[in-house]
Amino acid sequence: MIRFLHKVAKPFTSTAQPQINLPKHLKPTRINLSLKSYLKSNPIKTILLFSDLLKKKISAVDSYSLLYVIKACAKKSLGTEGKQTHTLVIKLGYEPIIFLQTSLMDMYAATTNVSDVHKVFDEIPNKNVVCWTSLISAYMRNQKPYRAIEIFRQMQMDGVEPDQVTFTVALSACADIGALDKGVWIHDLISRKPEFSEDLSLMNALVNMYVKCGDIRKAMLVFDNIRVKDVRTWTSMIVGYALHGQAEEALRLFSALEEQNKSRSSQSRGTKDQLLVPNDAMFIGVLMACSHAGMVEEGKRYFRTMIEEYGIKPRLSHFGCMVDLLCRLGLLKEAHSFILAMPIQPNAVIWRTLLGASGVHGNEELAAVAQSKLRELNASLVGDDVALSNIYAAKGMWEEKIMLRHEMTQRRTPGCSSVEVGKLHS
DNA sequence: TGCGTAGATA
Repeated sequence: MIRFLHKVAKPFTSTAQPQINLPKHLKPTRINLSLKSYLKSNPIKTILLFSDLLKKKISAVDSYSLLYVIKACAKKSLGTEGKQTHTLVIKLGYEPIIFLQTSLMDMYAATTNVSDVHKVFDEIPNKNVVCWTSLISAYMRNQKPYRAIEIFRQMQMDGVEPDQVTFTVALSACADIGALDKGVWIHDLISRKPEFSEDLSLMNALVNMYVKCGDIRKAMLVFDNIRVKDVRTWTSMIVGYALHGQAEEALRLFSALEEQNKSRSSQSRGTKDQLLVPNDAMFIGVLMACSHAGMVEEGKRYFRTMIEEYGIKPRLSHFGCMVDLLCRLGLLKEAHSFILAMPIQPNAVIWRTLLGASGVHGNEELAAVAQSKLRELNASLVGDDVALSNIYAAKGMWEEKIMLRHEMTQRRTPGCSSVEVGKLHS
């Protein structure tokens, strides 16, 4: 821990009086430029430099330096240092600077919890669109999409007009919960501002919302209307087709992108930055498409292309897609060898895929292997035992089934269930 | 000087 203060006061309830009048500097000072430059390459250095500055020349600390150090704490998930900086903001009298308040919200979202974010938000007297968006985004980061949408509505009732960023986050919340009606409503609001259609992040969020809410036709319409697309635009659409079982469309789109790249690179030499090189996320979409369509040979070919042509190191999710692909076609032994040959340790998702497929294809031997691996990983769920037990039953292996049931009751932990009341909390 | 979008299983 890097200590800025001898005693860390409670930032939310501090009654410290401002010691420095605002604004101190109209332009960033030289030291601030250093703090800012390290923020990108080495955020810890920003914090250390700031700590030094505080000891040697506290009068040089202004709202810019505080901002950069707050951002550094957020980047490195340093909650204690972030809280100390918050205390400093109050002690030095920089509370009225709204930029600091929004970055503090962002810092708490990254380091502690949403309730701290909400406390900062509540204490801002004149909340603007960025404050509201930061709050919505904080709820999204903490997997609370229902609450995010609720706050989005609250913001509008408060008479604050959403900007492109607010809409982007709100659409992502709709995508998360499959709220097509709300997504369409937001799309309508966006359409009233033609300049918003130039915002690629917003358009990507719109494509993704339609994809996740199941309206693939509308997603494609939006996709087609985006003049300058990026890798994320293409990935959303490829994943969209893959998720909806339209594997051929997904792969057609992937080929179209490859074609586009080919023709662009042959046209002129200086357009390398115009190439949209497929990345690891896009290949997840491609492999998912092959898996859902049972295209095992194509899947293997794309897996190789990814590694050999594009130099992408497969991650756990890519291996997972391949295991899924083999398992769906009942190639259980091949899937098992594939898992054993993986250069990284397979996780519970992968073993559970094999377990599920062993159940479907009645292979009790591999089901037991997968089951024991899940137990080794300490990741076995009651459902996994039930899956294996069902296979034993289907095969008439009653002794094994009884043994397993006995083990299950020995290891049993109390069950728990949750009920969602209304739709407001998630 | 502050807020943003894609990604394996069941």
